[in-house]
Amino acid sequence: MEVEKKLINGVVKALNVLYGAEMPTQNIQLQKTKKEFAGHLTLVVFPFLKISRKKPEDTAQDIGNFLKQEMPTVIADFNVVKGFLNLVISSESWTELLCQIHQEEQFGIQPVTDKSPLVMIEYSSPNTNKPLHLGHVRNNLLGCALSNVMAANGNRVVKTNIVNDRGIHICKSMLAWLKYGNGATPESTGIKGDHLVGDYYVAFDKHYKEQVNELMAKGMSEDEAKNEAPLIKEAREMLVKWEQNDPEIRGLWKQMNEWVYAGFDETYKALGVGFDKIYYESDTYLEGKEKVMEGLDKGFFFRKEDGSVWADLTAEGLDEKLLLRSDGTSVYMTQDIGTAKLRFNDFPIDKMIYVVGNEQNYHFQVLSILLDKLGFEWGKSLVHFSYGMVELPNGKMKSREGTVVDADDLVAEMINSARTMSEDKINKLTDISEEEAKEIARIVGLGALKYFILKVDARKNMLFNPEESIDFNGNTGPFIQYTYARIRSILRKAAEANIVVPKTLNEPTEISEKEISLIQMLAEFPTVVKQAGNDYNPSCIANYCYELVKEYNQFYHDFSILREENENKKLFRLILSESISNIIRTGMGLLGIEVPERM
RNA sequence: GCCCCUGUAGUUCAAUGGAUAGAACUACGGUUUCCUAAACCGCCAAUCCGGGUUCGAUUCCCGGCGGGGGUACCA
Repeated sequence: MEVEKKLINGVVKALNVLYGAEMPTQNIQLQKTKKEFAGHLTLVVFPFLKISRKKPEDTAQDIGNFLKQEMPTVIADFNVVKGFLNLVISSESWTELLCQIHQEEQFGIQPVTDKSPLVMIEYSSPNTNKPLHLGHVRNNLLGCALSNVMAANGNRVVKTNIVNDRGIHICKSMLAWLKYGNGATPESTGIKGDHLVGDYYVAFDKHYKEQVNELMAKGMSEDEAKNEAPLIKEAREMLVKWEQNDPEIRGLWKQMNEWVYAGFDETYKALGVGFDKIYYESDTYLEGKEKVMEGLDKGFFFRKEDGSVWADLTAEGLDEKLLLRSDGTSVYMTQDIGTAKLRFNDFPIDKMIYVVGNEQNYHFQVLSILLDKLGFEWGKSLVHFSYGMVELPNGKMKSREGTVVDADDLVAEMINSARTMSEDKINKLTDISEEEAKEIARIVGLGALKYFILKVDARKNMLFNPEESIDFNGNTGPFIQYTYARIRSILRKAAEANIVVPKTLNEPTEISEKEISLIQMLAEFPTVVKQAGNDYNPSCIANYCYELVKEYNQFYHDFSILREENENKKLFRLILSESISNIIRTGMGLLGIEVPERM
């Protein structure tokens, strides 16, 4: 960081002195030198040709000479290849940089104060009629990681969840439970609450389909049969009763939702995600109606003959959008408006981020415009963090076809295979307790899952391959965790030998190109964190951690650390190792992935 | 039909408009007197097609083709 800053300032000065031109620092491209060339940092001089009025080679040569004269302690040497000025940075500069990084408590993390911008991040947002599945897992992991990243970039973050706890889908589960449940409870059956409720949702669908088929056999059209089946009619009646506050229905509703929440809490806990504030749709949908009526009064919206309320967005290049049905009930959009109102009352939100799948891109485009019209300051700038679908090796995940992957099953399976795969290795650690072995399996299994999902660019559809994710080789979570554990092992051994890793290095030492390359990578960490925040994309942090670990493994293979005889060099390598392990821990921590001290 | 996203080795993923497009998995071949071999090294292999912008394009723009999603009383 420091090195780069010095160089950029140097280049500005060079351009000024040599060509008498002012160049803003953003226009100066300093990049890592490619492996095939000598040097550490490369200046691209093409953008300066207009002001230098010389050939690329000559311009690069001029600047190189100037820099070397200007800062002889930093620039050891340089070479010119076409329009690229490759700078060789002195060993002392690198060592100094490493010590700076090593001394910083929270390298790459921006402090947060009371005055920092307040960012609210909504994620998870489940329905209460069925358990969480793989799609929710991606949502939760992204939401959690993004929250960490935004906080690391100096924002006050409020994590929020909007629970879709009312509507026809809940009534379906309730109805099926009444009809076929025989009073089953999570306690009486031993089934996790969300799964129990989900089972009745499935039961409803099964019986409903049977009824539809019967009606069709009697000569009804499919659409008609779907509308006329007794079960769906009953469910609708139930929804009306719910809206009318029927005490019996409300009681059952409350009861079943409690079961589901208890189940969700377990899943959230297992995944390691959480929220600062939870909103429930049953509290927000009426607020939404109110807000829509307010907009209608102010003339932002209009009413059609059948009584339905609409927003005309044709001026914005979109269609007309329904806000209230003709029977006065609310739709999805209405509820989101209501939730926005409550949130704004509760928090002085500067920026709102919704973590929601990309099938709802259009919805959020519309929501942004509507909120803006209704006077929410953050409406226009709301961010829809839109992510792609998760597919499986054997095809797509479709709930109708029964190919959904349940979140709880998935987590349990990952932890199981982590245990199996590491069994013989864990036996190597003779002093390990059963408890610790279990904990390691949990960390590794979850790490595998999280890393595999988070390393992919969020907006792309992805393929989740459980076997590949838990591989201990390759670009995987376990591989990074394993390398971390090995570094920690070395540091433990050093401590046992009474070697204290110093804060800084007193005497200079010679360092190799591999070591420089590692220091250089460490120095990039803050930039990576910033990028993740600017692009709302945690994946670059994952890939950064992997690159760092790979580089370290090569170094580890080629050089000894504890057996190094030169005392000063040994200390240098320990400082380097400790810094690397710290950054791996921080980086993985931003992704919500734990790293084990040993495995 | 219209709108949005997407297209990179056999496969899964990378690459602020920069040098010979990187990894990983798989296949094959090597490396253990070595701090955790759960490591390391080697080898084969790709930018969907056609234009444009420029010193330079996987990246930006236009036109095709392929994949995914949305498209108003589902959430």
